[in-house]
Amino acid sequence: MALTAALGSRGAEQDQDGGDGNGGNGNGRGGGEEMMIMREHMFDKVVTPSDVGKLNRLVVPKHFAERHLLPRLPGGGAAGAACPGAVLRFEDGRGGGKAWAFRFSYWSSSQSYVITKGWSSFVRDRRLAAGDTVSFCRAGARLFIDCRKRGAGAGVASAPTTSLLVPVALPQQATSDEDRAPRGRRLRLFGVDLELAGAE
Amino acid sequence: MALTAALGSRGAEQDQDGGDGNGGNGNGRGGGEEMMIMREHMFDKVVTPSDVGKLNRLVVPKHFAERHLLPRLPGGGAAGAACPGAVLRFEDGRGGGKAWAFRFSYWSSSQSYVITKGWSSFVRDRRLAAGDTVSFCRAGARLFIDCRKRGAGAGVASAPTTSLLVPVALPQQATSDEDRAPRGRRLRLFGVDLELAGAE
DNA sequence: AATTCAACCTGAAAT
DNA sequence: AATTTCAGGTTGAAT
Repeated sequence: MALTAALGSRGAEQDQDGGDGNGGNGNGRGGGEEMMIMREHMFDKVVTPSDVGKLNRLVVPKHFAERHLLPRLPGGGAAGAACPGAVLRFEDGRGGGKAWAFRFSYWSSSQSYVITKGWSSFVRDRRLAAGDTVSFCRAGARLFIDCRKRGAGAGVASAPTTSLLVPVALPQQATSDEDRAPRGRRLRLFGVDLELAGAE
Repeated sequence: MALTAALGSRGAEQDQDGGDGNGGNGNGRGGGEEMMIMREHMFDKVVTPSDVGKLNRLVVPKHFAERHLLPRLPGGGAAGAACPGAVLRFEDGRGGGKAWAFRFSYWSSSQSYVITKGWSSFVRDRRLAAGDTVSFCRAGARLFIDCRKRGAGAGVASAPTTSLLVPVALPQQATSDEDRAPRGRRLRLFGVDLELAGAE
C-alpha cells in the first residue's frame, strides 16, 4: 500500500511517450504544482557488466520480477510467465518530469525476466556503470526508477531496503484523463491530505 | 517500359513453384521454344556480410524497393509502406527454368524493406559472398535475379546500370493461363516482332 | 538438436 | 541538430 498526499493541484505536464524507444523528455519543472508522494521501495539491483553493456538489457531477478513487476502489468500478470513484452513507464526518481518506457519481458530460453527496449537510454543518460545500483520504487500505480553510484551513501535513491516508504516531492501528474493511479480512500495525516492508492 | 520480342511460339514448360522455399528446378531447356525478351534492369546491390550471413535476409535499399518492388506486388502496393510479406517469384537470370520465391517485407521497426524467406537458398545455391552483386531485372511482369562475383567484368548479369534494356534468350513462359505480363502494342523492329509490355 | 525466419532493436552513418 | 537509413544484432516460434 502506498500513501499519496495531494499538496497542490492541476497537472501541468503530460508525458505520454507513445511507446517508442527512450522516454519522452518532459520539459522539467516548468513551474507546475507539486505533490507529496509516499514512495514505496520495491527493489534494488547492483548492475552487472552485462546489465550496462552492449546487450541492452537488464536482467531482473526472478523474485523481484514476480513480486513487484508482474503485478504492475496491464493484464495483472497473475498467471505464470509470458505476459509478452509489456511496456512499463518509470518516472525519473529524481523528479524533473522525465520518464522511461521500458519493455519488460520474460525470456523463456533463459527463463529470466528482462527489461529490454528503453534500458540502454537509461544506462547512457545516467552513466550507469557495473557495480552501481538501480532502484525501483512505486507510488500507487506510478513507477519510479533511480540509481546511485557504487559506494554512494544515503540519499533519495539510496533508501535502505528495510524502509518501505520514502516521502518525496514530485511534479503532479495529469489528473485530467483518468489518472493511472487508482484512487482510494482519503485521510488526513500530519496536516496534509493523504490518499490511499495502489493495489489491494 | 520493356520490349518483348516473340521469336518462337508455344510455351513449353511451366514452372509454377508453388510458393515454397527454393525454386522449382524446371528441367532446363528440354527442347522447348525460346523467346527473345528485352529485359529491363531494375537495380543492383553489392551485398553486405549481413546480407549473406546468418541473418537470412537481404536489405533492399528503400528507394529501390519503392521504385521497383512495391509496384510489382499483387495489390500494386501504391500506398505508403506495409504490403505485408508478399511473395515475389524471381526466375534465374541465367535461364534454365529455376526460380526463387522470395518473401518481400517491410520491417517497421527499422523502417526497411527486406527479402527474407527464400533468400538464404539463393545465397547458398549461388555461393553469394559479401562484395558480390545481386542484380534484379524485369521483363514485363516476369522478374529475374542474377548475381556476379566481386570484381567481375561485363556479362549478362553485369549490365551497366545505364543500360536499361538487355536482350536475352529465355525459355518461353506458359501463355495458357493469362500470362502475367500485360500484353501491349506490337511492332516490328530489327526484323522481329516486338511487343511493348510492362507498366506505363 | 539444429535451422529458418518473422519481428523486433540500436548505434552509427548519412542526409 | 534532427531525422532517416540501414548494417548488424537479438529473441522466440515454427519446423
